[in-house]
Amino acid sequence: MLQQTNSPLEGHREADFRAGVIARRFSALCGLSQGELDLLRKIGRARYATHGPRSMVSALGMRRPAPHYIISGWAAHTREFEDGRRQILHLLLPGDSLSAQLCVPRRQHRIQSLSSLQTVDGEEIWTAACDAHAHPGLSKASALAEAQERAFLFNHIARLGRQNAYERMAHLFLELRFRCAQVGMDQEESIPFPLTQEVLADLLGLSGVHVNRTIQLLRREKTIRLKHRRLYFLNVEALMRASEFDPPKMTHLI
Amino acid sequence: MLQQTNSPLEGHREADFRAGVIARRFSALCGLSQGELDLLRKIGRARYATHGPRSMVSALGMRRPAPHYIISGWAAHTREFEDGRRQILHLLLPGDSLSAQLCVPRRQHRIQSLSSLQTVDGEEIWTAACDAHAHPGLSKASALAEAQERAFLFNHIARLGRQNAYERMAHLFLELRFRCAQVGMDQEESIPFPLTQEVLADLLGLSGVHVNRTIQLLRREKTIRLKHRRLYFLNVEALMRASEFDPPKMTHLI
DNA sequence: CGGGGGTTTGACGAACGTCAATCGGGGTGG
DNA sequence: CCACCCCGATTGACGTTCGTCAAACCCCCG
Repeated sequence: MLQQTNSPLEGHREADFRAGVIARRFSALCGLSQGELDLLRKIGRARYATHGPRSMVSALGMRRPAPHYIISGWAAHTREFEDGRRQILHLLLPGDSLSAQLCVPRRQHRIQSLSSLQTVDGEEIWTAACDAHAHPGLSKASALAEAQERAFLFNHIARLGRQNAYERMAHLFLELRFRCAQVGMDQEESIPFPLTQEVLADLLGLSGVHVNRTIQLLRREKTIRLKHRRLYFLNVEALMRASEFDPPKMTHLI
Repeated sequence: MLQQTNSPLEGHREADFRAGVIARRFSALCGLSQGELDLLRKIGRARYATHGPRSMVSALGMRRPAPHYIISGWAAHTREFEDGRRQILHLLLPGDSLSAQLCVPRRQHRIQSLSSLQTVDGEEIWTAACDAHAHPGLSKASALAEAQERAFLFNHIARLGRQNAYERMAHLFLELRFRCAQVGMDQEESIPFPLTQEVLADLLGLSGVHVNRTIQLLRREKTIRLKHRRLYFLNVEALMRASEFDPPKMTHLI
């Protein structure tokens, strides 16, 4: 379920690609110096952990209890109730960080991989970002990443509290489109979509059956296409009108 | 709607009381040195702003765009939809901070006072907390306050996503009990409760009518008493069983 | 050619929303 | 001190959205 890989065995192209996700995310938030980019590239060549799909991401497979970064695959921060109900609190995409504390599974909080997942130790990024004088770009980008996560949590709350199934799904899809674009995972109005309808239900606070019906509706309207683990946006305008999605701007964060 | 008060005119007892809220909150999160406590006491003697009930808290009444702290009264961070729907994203109690950016009301984000509200400029606290070496306690407490807010947002998401009206209300009441206790606003199993049922509805993602019916039920069961803007806990055990509330522990944060 | 996880569909029920009328209580002005 | 008033709380009837249960279906893989 979990393996350690030493990447010196692999080509630099692959390492650069992995580092690229973090670099893209940070660059989207704040301009980085060449030195900072080099530091991120070095991280990409470091040892990384692989978690199988549907597995619990625990601190066990990680070298030490430091923040880790996802370099490929999706994960979910979930809360579970005693009777089996489950709510996904936050979706984690490549470029996002996992706080170390959360990797110790507790009764109410756990992180589960939703697909095959690769993570790297973020210790060096963390310590570099803490020194705002030496690495102003990394420092600011880290703060903005945190602020952006807060904004996504607020979106999540507004969806669950005051939007119906259709609006919730439209809003979530646009948010995922935004997040994928930020790390370069989008192409031609489509994004990877590794979520089952059951996972989508736990994310949107709905039943699996109702998620299915809502997807059918979006399909019939030709607003989206969902096939082969990929989500195609056929009518972004319709989604925006329905959900009042407001793309987060950096100036509104912090 | 908004006034500036210069507190040297008032007695030190009053100033200490105001500073007490922030000091209590920080002390609950992390031990503070005497020097740090003195710094907080000085803040309490500073000029503060007063906002009328139901007013918009804007940066206008504040000396400068820095984080501010609530020293009395409750406020709400809300999002509003074009058709009038409203969702409260986060409730702000004495001892909580308002980020400056949020005090510039935008289409989707605004902060509204729910009662008469007093805030102080948190600039000095902020700069002191940034220097982790000089003020380790303030620094850690600030970080923990942020982590705790995240935990409350997660609670909010879980409530809205997977709990029914009764469970949501029970869970929220216990969370408020915890938060009030942290700043010494509780007494003998009761807390101040300045929220109307309509506000409660926007917080819990329900209609006002359904909030009322749920409160009636809790009353009939003698689980709570709600009178004169005060909430009495008659059966905490029942609330905990219903809602699976898990009081946040500092070791789980960060 | 099965097998199995995920998806789709229908019938029915429960939780919650909406509308509208009424009630209650505490603050204000006479 | 009393009457009035107004906002919020309360109640009932009814409609809608969404959940539940259960069966069938559909692919993708082995």
